Amino acid sequence: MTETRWLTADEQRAWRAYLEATILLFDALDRQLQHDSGLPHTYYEILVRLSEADGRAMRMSELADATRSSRSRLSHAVARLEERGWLERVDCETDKRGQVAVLTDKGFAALEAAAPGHVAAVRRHLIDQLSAEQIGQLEQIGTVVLKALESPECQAVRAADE
Amino acid sequence: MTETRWLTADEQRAWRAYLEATILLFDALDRQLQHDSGLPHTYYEILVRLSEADGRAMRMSELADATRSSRSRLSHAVARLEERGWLERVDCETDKRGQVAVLTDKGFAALEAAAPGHVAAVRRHLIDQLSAEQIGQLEQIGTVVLKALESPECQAVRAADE
DNA sequence: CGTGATGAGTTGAGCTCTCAATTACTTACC
DNA sequence: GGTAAGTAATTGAGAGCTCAACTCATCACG
Repeated sequence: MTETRWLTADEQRAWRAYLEATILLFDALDRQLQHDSGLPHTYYEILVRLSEADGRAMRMSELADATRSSRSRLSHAVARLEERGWLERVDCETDKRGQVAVLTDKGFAALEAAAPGHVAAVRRHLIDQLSAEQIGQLEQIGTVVLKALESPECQAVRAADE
Repeated sequence: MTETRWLTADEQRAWRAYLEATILLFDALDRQLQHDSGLPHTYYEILVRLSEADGRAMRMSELADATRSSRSRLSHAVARLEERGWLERVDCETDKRGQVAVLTDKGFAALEAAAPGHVAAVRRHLIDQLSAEQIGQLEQIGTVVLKALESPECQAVRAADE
């Protein structure tokens, strides 16, 4: 282990501002969705991804990757959503181990009802606070960080823990 | 309710990149802290704030605000940390309703042990991925969003839910 | 004073998430 | 073609978080 490289003052400020803003933002979005639609944000994302997919259906692991969720988390979440009748699980044709999650009409309707309030909250708290330039910067930053976290060496560390 | 203003393509990309990067980043940091130090990130933040405070002590509500946590979450967390002997709760002198959380030497030692690994992870996944310019941009963006979420009208909405 | 409203903090129930173990199937390879 | 290794998905236990309800103390104001 080499000597710790602590954060500089600039880095500290950036990290703290990002961290605190994100905590408050995610809390606010979760609160809004839960209050108005009875969904946590992770469940909302599952519905969104399914609604955008061909036939409103996706394999479980594809859906887990798309929503940046663990397999386990997704399994639990899908089980809850199935109880509500918002989606169904059917066996996969080509792989007998596989399951396909399919959004029901009821689930699609629930998503349509939830979306406007959620988008409004994302706008109010985030998008409409930023200049067009800052929106571009945020995309760049997000993309770079995402790429690093998806890189092979990073995946290897995750896999080593499982 | 006025017509929904959906996100433009640019806004979508920025929001998604930020959202996904943040989910993966927070998961990675939580995983690292939990694995190496047996702490979730929220608990780590509590220790950090206490360690920086005068006398390593803070009022509960002050600490809740500083860590961007709800009162309830903090109460639960402090109870767990107290069980481990990492902090103590003592009655407040000036307000008999109040409690003061005090970091113990054992808690400080635990924080010192956890910090290097955590900072290294923040560097590896976030800071070292960005240019100096991007660090500045991230601070700006975070600050603007934070200010909006802390504004009176936003607090009013939160309070109305409680 | 004293009464009603506000504030500080806690608690318990219910829900989500993580981690580790498990089942069931598929692929690679000899 | 049979066995070992890898993959898909689920499960249950334990932990953290949210929400609403609650206690007890302080403040405002007549």
